Amino acid sequence: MEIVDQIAAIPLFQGLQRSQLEELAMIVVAQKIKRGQIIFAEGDAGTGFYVLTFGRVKIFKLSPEGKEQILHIIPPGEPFGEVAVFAGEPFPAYAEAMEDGYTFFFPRAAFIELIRTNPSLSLSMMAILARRLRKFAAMIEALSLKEVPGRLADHFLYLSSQADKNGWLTLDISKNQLASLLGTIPETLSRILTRMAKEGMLETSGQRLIRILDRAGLQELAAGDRRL
Amino acid sequence: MEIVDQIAAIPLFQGLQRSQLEELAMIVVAQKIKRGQIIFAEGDAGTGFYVLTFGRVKIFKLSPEGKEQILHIIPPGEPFGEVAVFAGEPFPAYAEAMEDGYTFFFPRAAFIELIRTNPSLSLSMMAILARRLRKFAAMIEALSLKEVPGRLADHFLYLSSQADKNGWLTLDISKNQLASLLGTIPETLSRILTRMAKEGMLETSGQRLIRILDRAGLQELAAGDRRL
DNA sequence: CGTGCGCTTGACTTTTTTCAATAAAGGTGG
DNA sequence: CCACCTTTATTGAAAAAAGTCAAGCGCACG
Repeated sequence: MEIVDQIAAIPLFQGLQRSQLEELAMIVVAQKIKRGQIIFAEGDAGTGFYVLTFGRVKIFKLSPEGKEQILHIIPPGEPFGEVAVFAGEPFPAYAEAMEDGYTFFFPRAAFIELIRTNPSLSLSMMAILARRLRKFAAMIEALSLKEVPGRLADHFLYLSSQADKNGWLTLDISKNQLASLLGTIPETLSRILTRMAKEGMLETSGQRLIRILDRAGLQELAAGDRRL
Repeated sequence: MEIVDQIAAIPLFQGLQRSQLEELAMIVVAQKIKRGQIIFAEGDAGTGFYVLTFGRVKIFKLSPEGKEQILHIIPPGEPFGEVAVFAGEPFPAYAEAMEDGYTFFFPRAAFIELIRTNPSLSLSMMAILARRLRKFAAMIEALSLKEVPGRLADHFLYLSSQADKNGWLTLDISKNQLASLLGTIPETLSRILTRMAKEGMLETSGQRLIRILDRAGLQELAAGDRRL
C-alpha cells in the first residue's frame, strides 16, 4: 500500500485533503520496531510524535528502584508522544514496543505547520488530548480513592464488553503488565484474583482467560461497597 | 474594565485579533462565584468551558465515602472544564470555588467555531492540554511509585522557588487540602511533617509557613533513596 | 466568649509490599 | 517433538506503610 493511503487510514488524519495527506507523506519517517525496543526514553528531546500502525506500545514511568507504572497502552492507529510536541518539552515517559510493529514518525515543525492551516486536524488532536486527560483523571481517582480490588474490578468491568459469547474474556496483556497498569505488583494482583475466585465473582482458565460470574459483586467492589 | 479587555488579558486568547475578541465578548457569560460553590459536578453536561478571572477553583474527584482527590487547583487566568468541550462528554470531575471570585463561561459551539478559524488559539489550547497531561502523568507516577513522604518532599521542592528571602514559604492551601492533593489524609500528612521536622529537614511556623533546612535530604526522599 | 474547624497525636487495624521459594507455561534449538 | 531454559504466576510469612477511630488542642470568627 502507498504510504499516503496508510496515512489516510489513520483516524487522526480523517478530514484532511489529499494534498495535505501528500504533504504528510513527504515528511513522515516509517520505522520498524521490535519487541522490547525503547522508542523513546523519559527526558529525550521531543522532536516529533509517532503514530503506531502495527503492534502495541506501552507508555510508562519508571521508579528509581525499577518498578514501572504503565500510563497507557497504545493500540494500532493511535498517536503517541504528542504531548512533547505541543508542550515543547522532553518526553515525559518511556515508550517501549510490546510486540514487533511499525510506526510513522512526524517531525515537529512540519506537523505544527499543518495544524496551523487545518482546523479539523486541530479538533481531532484536541479530542485525543481531551480523551487522554479524562483517562488519566480516572487513573488518578482509582489510585487515590480505590484499593487494588476495586481497581481490578473496574478493569474487568471495563473489559467485560469484549467477552465472547460464552462470557470468557481474554486478557490482552500479561498479569505482570496488568499489575503495572493498576499501580500494584504481581503478587498482590495474584492474591486478589484468587480471593475474587474464592468469592465466586469470577473464574479463570489458563493464564489469560477470565469469566465474570458475579457482575454485581464486582460492581460493589468497584464502588467500595464491599470488601474481599 | 471593558469585558473585551478582560478577555484580551487571558493568556489563552493571546494572539487573537480584536474582532475575534469582540466575538468572544458577545458570547461570554460572566459569573460571580462564592467560596464553596459547586461550579459543576461530575457527570454534568459539558455545554462549555470556563476561564477563571479571579479567585481559585479546585477540580476534584469524590469517592463514595466522601474522600476527595484534588486533580488541579486553577489559578486566575486559566481555563477549566475544557476537557468536556473537546471530548463531547460530561464533566469528568467536580469544580468548586475555593474563594469568592469571577469566571467567564464560553458556550461550546461558539468556541469551537472560533477555534476552527483560528490556528493560534488551537495551538494555545493544545499547549494547555499537553501541559495538563504532563502534570497528570507526574501525579500518576507519584501516586503509584512514591510513598507519601516522597510526594510531600516533591511538593515542597516544587514550591521552594517561591520562598521569601529568608527561605520561608507560605502554603497557599490548608493542610487538609494539601493531603487531598497528595492523595492521602490529614493525619498521615501531619505525622510525616512531624517526622521531617524531627529529622531536621524543615521547620514550620504557624500553620502555613515552612522553611526547608535540608534540601538534599528532601531530594533523597523524593528519589526514594532515603526513608523517614 | 463559645463554637467550629483545622490540626495534631495515640492506639489499633487494614492493606500492601517485600523477600523467598516454588510451580507452571511458553518459546527455542536440537 | 521433546528437553531445556526463561519468563510468568502463585503462595507463605513477615514487615512496612497508610488508614481508621477517637480524643484533644488552639486559633479564628461570629
